[in-house]
Amino acid sequence: MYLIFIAMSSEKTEPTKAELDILAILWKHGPSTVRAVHDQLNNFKEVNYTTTLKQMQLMAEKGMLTRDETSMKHIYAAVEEEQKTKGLLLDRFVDHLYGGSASNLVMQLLDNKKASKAELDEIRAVLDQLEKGNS
Amino acid sequence: MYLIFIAMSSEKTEPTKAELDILAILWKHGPSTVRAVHDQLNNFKEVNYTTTLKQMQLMAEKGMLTRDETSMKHIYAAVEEEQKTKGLLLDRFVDHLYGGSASNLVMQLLDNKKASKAELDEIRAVLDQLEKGNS
DNA sequence: TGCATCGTACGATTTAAATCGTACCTTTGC
DNA sequence: GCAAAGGTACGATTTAAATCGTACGATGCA
Repeated sequence: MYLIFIAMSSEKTEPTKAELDILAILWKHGPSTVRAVHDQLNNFKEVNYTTTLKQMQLMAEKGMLTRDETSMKHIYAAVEEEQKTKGLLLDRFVDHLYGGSASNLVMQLLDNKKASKAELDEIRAVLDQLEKGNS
Repeated sequence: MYLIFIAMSSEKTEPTKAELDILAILWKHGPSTVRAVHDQLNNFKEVNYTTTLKQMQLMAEKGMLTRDETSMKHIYAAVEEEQKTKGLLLDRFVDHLYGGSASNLVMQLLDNKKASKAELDEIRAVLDQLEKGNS
């Protein structure tokens, strides 16, 4: 009897800051060429084209992006959904900084006056909806 | 007439992960020796004592920690309040991942089933309290 | 056809963070 | 008094992230 192990790199690895910038662009615009991503990137960050290229190649190697090579201009796309990735990061954030307590985080968020009146209302609406769904 | 500039390193610099671990311990236990911090640290992370020492020295140099050298066993303390630092990190997080929208973040937080029923109630309580205060 | 343009490939470098090894000083207990 | 234990200092190294320079293949068009 044989056991076959498949290397899955199942270790959920957090994207770095630079990687996240690229992911954000891909999430927003869908599958794109390096050039397209790079142009977007340069709107708020100056880097060399080859830097973006290399970064995206590495990300593809890591399994973070897929790449379609049928045309010479390769098309890259994010592998993980936006919500899934952000959710993971958020989880880590809550765990690390707020001992896993979401309500603690929210409390701070509100104190931080980062939340306007409109946002408060919206948050309440989300709560209401959620409780309706649960009951 | 002279202008005198005082170097303030006012650039709010985010603590790194390792630094945050140390800060968390200092926040929790108050001013401590390196040894004390290191022992706490080793509860969940294996590092050499001198690593912790060096890290804390660097943090002191950066102005992140103060140090009382009157005794040979130096006593370190966090300069910034826990809430203030966490608030800053939270702000950055919201800005970077949720376009600055606190309610978006909360929505995800709730979806994430990171929030139990009890937490939902608590969050609602926070909201209520806040609105009472505002009106 | 030949050259300018746009693309990928990839090694090398730079920068920042984290870690460790070694030297050396102080205190304590016997 | 002196060795062991425990403290600080700090250069050097390792690791990871980010960036860049250079080489070279495709494509398009005068």
